[in-house]
Amino acid sequence: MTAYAPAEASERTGLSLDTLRYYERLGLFGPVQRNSSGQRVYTDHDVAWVGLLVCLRRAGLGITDLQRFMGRLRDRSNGNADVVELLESNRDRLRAEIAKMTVALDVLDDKIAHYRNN
Amino acid sequence: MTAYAPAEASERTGLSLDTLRYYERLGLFGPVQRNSSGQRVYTDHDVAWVGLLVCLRRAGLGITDLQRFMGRLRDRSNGNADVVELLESNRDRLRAEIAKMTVALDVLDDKIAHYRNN
DNA sequence: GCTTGACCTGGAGTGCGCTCCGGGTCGGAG
DNA sequence: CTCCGACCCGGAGCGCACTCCAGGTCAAGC
Repeated sequence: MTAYAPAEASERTGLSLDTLRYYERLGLFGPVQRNSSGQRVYTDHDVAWVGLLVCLRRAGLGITDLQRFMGRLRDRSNGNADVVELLESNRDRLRAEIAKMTVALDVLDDKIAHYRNN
Repeated sequence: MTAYAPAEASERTGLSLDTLRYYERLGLFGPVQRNSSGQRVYTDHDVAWVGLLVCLRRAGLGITDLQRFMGRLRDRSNGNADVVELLESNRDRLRAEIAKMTVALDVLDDKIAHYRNN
């Protein structure tokens, strides 16, 4: 359980200090522990979790989607089925998104070839 | 040179009527031809061009980047070198983005496996 | 000739996701 | 003791990319 100062957590997650606090305020993770003088101390669990959040954002989820996701994790009356389902549907969305971007990449390649020799 | 009514252009590009007009206003394409009563008539050239714009947006360019891109296309004092360079750098950016999303996909897969059997 | 529906305009409004701000606390260096 | 830099807070502000709106025109169908 390594501990990270805010600045290091920011560096490791790629999010700004403000954004980390913002996510925490919204309940997307944490609450983060504090040291004696009230400053946050992020654990590597926190950092890893934020990493997942970043992935989900990249998959196209909005902030409120993430909140819903956290809600499902907290209310496990159905076991993990709901969580798994939600993750899977977003994996599919991410796959679709990657596919679209790959098409865009091909288009760019075409355009580059076009402008290069005309 | 097939012609498309606004609704069809919208459907083909995946952009709303408002967004099509918005892009045109900003000079990202067009100006689009009009019929006798002032309504827009999109050509397939327009539609294809908007398709490229969508690809560039997907590659992470903002609207002002697209305007810059159009500027370079109009001012060809350097031949196409500038345009090609710009397209290439954005292709690289798109590649990097796809790579990140692929990592996110792997993370999601891991998480799914994790929640499925615990 | 009336209605309907698609489209027109310029400008205002919206939602999202941060990002910044002012004022404050704390611990360590000089 | 003073300064500095990192961090704290709640709340305001911002930039982007649309999106909506009011009020209007037009063509076609009944």
